[in-house]
Amino acid sequence: MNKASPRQEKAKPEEETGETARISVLFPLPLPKAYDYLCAAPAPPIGGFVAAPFGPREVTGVVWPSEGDALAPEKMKAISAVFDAPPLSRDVVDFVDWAAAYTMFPKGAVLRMVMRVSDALEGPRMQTAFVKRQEAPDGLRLTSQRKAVLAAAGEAPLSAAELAGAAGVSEGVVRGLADAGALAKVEIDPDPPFVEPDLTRAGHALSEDQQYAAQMIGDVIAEGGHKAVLIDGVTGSGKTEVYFEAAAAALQKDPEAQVLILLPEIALTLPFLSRVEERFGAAPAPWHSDLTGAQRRRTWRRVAEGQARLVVGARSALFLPFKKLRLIVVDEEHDNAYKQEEGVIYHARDLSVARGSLGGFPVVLASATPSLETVVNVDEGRYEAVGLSSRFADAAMPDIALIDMREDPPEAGKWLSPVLVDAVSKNLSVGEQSLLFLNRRGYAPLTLCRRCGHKMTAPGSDTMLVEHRFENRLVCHHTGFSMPKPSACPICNAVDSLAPCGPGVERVAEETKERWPAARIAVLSSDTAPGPGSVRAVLDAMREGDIDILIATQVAAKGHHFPNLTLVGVVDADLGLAGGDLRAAERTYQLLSQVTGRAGRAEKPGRALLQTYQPQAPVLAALASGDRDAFLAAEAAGRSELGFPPYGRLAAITLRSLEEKTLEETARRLRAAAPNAEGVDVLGPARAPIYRLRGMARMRLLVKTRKNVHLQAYLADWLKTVKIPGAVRVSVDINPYSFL
DNA sequence: AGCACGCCGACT
DNA sequence: GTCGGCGTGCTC
Repeated sequence: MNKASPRQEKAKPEEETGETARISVLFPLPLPKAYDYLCAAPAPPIGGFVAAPFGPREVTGVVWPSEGDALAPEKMKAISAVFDAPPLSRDVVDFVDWAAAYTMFPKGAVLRMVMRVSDALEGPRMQTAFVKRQEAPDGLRLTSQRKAVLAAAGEAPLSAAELAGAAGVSEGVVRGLADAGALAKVEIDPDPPFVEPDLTRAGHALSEDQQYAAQMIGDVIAEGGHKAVLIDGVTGSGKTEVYFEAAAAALQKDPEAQVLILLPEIALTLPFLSRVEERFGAAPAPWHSDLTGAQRRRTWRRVAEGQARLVVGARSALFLPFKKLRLIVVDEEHDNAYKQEEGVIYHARDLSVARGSLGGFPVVLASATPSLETVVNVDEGRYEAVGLSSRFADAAMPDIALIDMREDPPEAGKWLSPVLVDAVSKNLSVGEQSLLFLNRRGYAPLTLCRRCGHKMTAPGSDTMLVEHRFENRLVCHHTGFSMPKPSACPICNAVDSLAPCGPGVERVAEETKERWPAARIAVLSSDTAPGPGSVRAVLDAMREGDIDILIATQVAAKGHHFPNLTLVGVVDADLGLAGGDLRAAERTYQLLSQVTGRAGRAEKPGRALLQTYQPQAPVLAALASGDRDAFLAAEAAGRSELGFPPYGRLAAITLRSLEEKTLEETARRLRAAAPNAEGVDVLGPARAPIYRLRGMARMRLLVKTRKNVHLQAYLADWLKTVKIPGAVRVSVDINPYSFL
């Protein structure tokens, strides 16, 4: 933060007016509470941005609601400046407080997520741009470079860099022309406003189901107040069009209203932006981690001003400083990418509902495979639901069958069973496309020494190294570590003894190429090639019919539809079924429904074949019979019996340290200090499934409570009684999703 | 998060 | 004898 900002006013010295006020200021630092300061009256409003001395330095913070016991006035310092930027709305302030209490992270840490673009406070530093002068000055020497620049210049102001780029010359040429008088300098706002959504435009023609859903949500919006609504419809049933109508209704109702559409990941936002533009005649304000600094500042500032009315973003967009947010749409609400696992740990779907409740506005959740949490909320009447059934003009859902791998095993060293091979061959012969799905990147998930049995793991971690044959490297998918594949075992030094075990997409691709040498085969995985563009290219080729067999990971499961795809083969439908992960079955179900839902079209229903060693597993049986409700009911019964979410509350406490002794000792002491309470179970401590991560040893405790227990209060009472040594770090994850 | 204070090892 | 390691604790 530059304190010499032009938009910042110096706080008036108190002698000038004699009137002083006391305010609390929350800083974007991991601190649990606000600090008290003096300032000249009238005090800036709650939510206002101020700079204040804090210890030896000056920090930008936000005026926060005061909490009771004031500090003695003589101990207080005075704030040093007030920013002339729009204050955070009371909604945002209350949401920060609520989110901090819920996640058990310090308020300041949550505020930091809101203020991540704090240089936006400095306001528009004008940027110099150039327009073409009506008539060229006399005696202008025209070189070919200068001609190119003049051709690129026009009435719309362009920066020196833009002009130089367009003309393929250096910026010096542009400045030269300006000095010569052929270009005029103008000052422009570097953060241009977003185009207002055009609400007079008609949306897509809606099916009867869609109309009904849109009408229902429209009524909720018209009524005002908070309500959560689930749009429940299979892929292709047109959920997007329905919530576009909801967005239009909310924007229409209040000329200052803002709408946020959340998507689970950036890869999906880019094509999505053009769909919004088609519907509203204006691109929405984007928000995701790949934005440049300038794009980020522009969205942040325009959202704070209330100028950006339609925002599309990833989970962190929930912490943008909306002036008047009136609707949130959470698309693909079941997607685990909404769970933020680093820094402040939160689930964007859950916080969205809380944000709507606090702000008194509706929240729309959309999914083809809603989470059990949401389904239970609907069943128990807390959320409304509206179903969309027809799949693009009543196409039949694909026919799903299981391949029992115990009866039809693949040949040794191969991964495709004869049944699946047959099906693919038939599909090839009639010129239709096949998708082989395997949610495992790389060539082989495990690299083992044949001589001594050593498993290759990342240094300082217990995470397996995955062979990526294309780059001839071993890669850790958790930490990002990678190394060239060694020729000898690092433990026993045996040469050429490292054997790849199990299949990854690259290995299945190898088998596919051997088996169908004439077929056009492509691999789609987030790391097959760098950049989102190459994923796009493969998807386009698939849609155009330029690929016969696509071997893909999760990337292919989302938001795409391929008209000539009629067979989906799931190489390992058992992935993720094992293990103690509470949501493993649900995740498998969601992923497989999405993948199998890719096949088929109106006139030609596709089919899906799932290879499994446990065809009797309830998840797979439910998939094969197409009975989603039966699956959800079985899951619900299981979780209810064990008292797991959503029928009880769950928190994970993870301790990590470099010193194993101290770690184990602290975990034991912590466990021993757990207060006995009605309806509370403390499990552990146990080693985390991935015990070593980035050199740190990790232990974890699970706290399971009945629904009527105030989990956070219990945890706070407990944790404050235990002295944790500095060498041990503790983190709390309320409602954990990852059990690694 | 920073930054200062403070208490134990190898250097001019 | 001092420089400096980073553990602990505080910031209105």
